[in-house]
Amino acid sequence: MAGKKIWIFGSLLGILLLLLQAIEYRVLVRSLPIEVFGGLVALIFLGLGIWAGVTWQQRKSLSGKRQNEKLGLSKREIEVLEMLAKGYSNQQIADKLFVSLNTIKTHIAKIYQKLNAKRRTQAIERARELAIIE
Amino acid sequence: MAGKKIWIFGSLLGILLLLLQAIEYRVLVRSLPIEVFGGLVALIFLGLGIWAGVTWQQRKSLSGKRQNEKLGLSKREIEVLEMLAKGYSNQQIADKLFVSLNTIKTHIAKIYQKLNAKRRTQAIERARELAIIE
DNA sequence: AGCAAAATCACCCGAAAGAATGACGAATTT
DNA sequence: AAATTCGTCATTCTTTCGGGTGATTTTGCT
Repeated sequence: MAGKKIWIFGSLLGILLLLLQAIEYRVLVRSLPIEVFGGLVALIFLGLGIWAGVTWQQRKSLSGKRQNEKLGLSKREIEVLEMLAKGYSNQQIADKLFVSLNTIKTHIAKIYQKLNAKRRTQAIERARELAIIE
Repeated sequence: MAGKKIWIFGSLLGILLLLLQAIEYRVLVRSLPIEVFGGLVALIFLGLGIWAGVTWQQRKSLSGKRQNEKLGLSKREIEVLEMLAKGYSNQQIADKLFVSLNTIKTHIAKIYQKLNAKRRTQAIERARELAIIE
């Protein structure tokens, strides 16, 4: 998980250094107007920055999907969790899974413990953050 | 809503032009090493780019918010809806918005009507589908 | 100024959700 | 074989939600 972040920022720094060197080279050779060169560099970094920003945003949701096991959520619990997020009531979930209402309540109670939530909406929110659902 | 986009891109273009001018100025005056200046410009644009990228990504979800009026959700209702999705209880929402619990209940009841939901989790799900939130 | 929509609050009541336990059999792991 | 995890179900009690209704005050628009 953390390795990727390091990799990305490492590449960024590397590219930056390379470009700095190129700038130096540019100064030595002097065949393009410096304004044009500066503008190009600026545009390149603008694009690079946009790419980095987009990537970083998307990374948010992808990271953490493997932590399901660490949180200790069982398959059944995740199943219930998903139905929770779909807006089903406890009774509806119980009916769809062919178990009793009390069983669903127990599952949900455990989900709350593991997700550290007090309400179903909070559990859904946490599960989303952790990319367990959606 | 649309005004913001224009504003943002306008500022971006303005800053870009300013920096290009600064580069030109830099060439005329020459008191800093050009590599340092280039690096600074690169960093500024990198940051700018990241910011733009992040903003743009977030803008994705904001689009489609114009259908709110069609559903007839008021600003306040959307506000409450968002806090609902964050997992807050009615009482917590009331406290954060400095209004009474009953007021929040009324808002939520209207949200249910408009979103055609029977539970808060269902309202959240619907709102997500309609891209009203998130 | 005047109307319509939005925002505010209240009260009642029933339904749903949640907390806290305990229990038990099946499957897995140690 | 013993321990652990998972899935199942129950009971009791408390809290939160949600429906229904009505009312007052802001606010926005014409």
